[in-house]
Amino acid sequence: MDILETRELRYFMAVADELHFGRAAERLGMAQPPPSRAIQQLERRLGVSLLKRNRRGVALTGAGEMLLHEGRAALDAATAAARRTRRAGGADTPGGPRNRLVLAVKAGASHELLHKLLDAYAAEPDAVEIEVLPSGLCEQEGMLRDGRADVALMHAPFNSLAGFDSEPLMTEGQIAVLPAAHPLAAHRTLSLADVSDIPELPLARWSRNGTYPPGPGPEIHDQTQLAQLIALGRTVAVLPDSARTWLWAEHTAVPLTDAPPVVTHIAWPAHSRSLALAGLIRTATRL
Amino acid sequence: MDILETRELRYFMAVADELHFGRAAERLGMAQPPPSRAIQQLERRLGVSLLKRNRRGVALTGAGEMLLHEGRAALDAATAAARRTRRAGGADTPGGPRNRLVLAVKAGASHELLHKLLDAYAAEPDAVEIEVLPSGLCEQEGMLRDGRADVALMHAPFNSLAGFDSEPLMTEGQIAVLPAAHPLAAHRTLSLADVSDIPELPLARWSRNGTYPPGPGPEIHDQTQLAQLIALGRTVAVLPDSARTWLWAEHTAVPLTDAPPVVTHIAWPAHSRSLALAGLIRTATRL
DNA sequence: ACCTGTCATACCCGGCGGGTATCACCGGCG
DNA sequence: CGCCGGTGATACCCGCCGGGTATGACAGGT
Repeated sequence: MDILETRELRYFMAVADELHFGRAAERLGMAQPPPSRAIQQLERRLGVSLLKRNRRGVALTGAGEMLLHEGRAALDAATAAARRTRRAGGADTPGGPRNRLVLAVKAGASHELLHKLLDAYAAEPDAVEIEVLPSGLCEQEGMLRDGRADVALMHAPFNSLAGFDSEPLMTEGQIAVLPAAHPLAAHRTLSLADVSDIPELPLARWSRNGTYPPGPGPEIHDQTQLAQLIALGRTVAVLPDSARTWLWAEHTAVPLTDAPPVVTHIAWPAHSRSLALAGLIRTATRL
Repeated sequence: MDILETRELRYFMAVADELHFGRAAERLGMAQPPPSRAIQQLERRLGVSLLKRNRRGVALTGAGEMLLHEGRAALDAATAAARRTRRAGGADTPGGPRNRLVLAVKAGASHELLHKLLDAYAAEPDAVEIEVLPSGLCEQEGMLRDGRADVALMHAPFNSLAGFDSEPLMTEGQIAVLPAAHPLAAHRTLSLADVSDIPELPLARWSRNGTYPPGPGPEIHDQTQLAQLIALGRTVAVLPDSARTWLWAEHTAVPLTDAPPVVTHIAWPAHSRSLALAGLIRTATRL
């Protein structure tokens, strides 16, 4: 009844991503027939058609969409198991590698909070080593899911906390970051409507789960790039208050009156049972 | 980097459960050497020792404990993927099997709420068929996790909602269910302390995640058994208000003043993306 | 010292995963 | 209309690996 090998899942994910057996096989580093056969076997075993083989490429059926979502979760869980097991290895051999926790944080965000947290935790009697893993703009969720991280700082409502346990740590308002030379930079406060439709200053967009929201603004990949585009007068961004720490002289921050507050959470996989993690969470909630 | 086949996970889980290669192999329906070799290979690949082979049996290392927890989650995710894919099969072939939702409910609990929910949902224009899956006492979590169910009614704080998305539906108090002949049954209200330490009437215990809380009371497997033991004057139970619907004449229900309220939630896997599920949840929250 | 119970090792075999070559199909194009 | 390019499926072969059987190594208990 179990009958789902990770090999089959990997093949199917590749084909479902590419919608093309040849390219999928290439990505998998093998010839075209093996994935083709494996997916046929999978369809026979499940008694379900996963792909509609049209002339000219491939399309997913409803069952295929389901397997794409659920299989992604299953593969993430499997790689998480491998990574966390490897990381836990030797923790009980006295001379071996120490138990560690990997903490994912959005690069450049929550500096002060992070410092306070690490300092306070290091002072705990049973503290273990914390490895801080800077992540991309909204990548912490994937890092927790596939085991690259054990715990993360996340920012609602930008990160989805679905599927994780979490505790709120801090709430802050949001600011509009404008080129200092722009007329709006002179205002004491602004509203979201003020900054969302400036023709000469389109709102910057960044990816969430790999896709970008629609709009005319530039697509942002990292904070430095954003800072530069703002300084050049090409875009405007809406960011949490704590972003003030990395602003340039060419930037002006104006508080937004109606932007939703940003809540920084500490989040971890719901099934986690680590004592070290529990200690870190206890420290965090006491800050 | 992926490198974790479900076959290896199955073997390891069996050995970690049994702490004995021979019995594990028997449970897996094969001879003893294959799991032994597979786990050795796994240890080499991960570069980690998973089991301490002592004279007389086997013990888990720290890494082994980690793999036991994380691997259970991964296997559940894989079987969930298989089951849900199979269930979604044919949903896009017009004459084929219909899209269904499987709803897990604790057998015998929340009758009224369940009726209201099913009736209200059936009246929705885009309703799909709902299969009601009666589950054991606290089994809904596993059913959601391994794909036997798509959505569940859960009762905080008895069920853990960790790892699921959920919406509260109903809050109710708790009652003590006593043999009608017992002196305490004459009281109008009771406190938890009143019923937890009656020497001749030990508190019934039921399993949560497969283990029973300690105590002198009988271990309960289903509701009928509990009803009978109470009627016989052998035990007392603390239950949500809605349990009144199935009480016998030999039972007396007495409200508890200080028991924590029971909140019935509708819960579903956090990553679920089903339209039918969204409709059911919308209906439920509007009740 | 022997026996027992445990896990590891040695060896063999069949099946399956992967490669190469080729087929079947269809759309586009001259 | 026939040819071509590109797609996925099929046929066949081979080497590896998963599984079985038999046996070894080792530690305790009697």
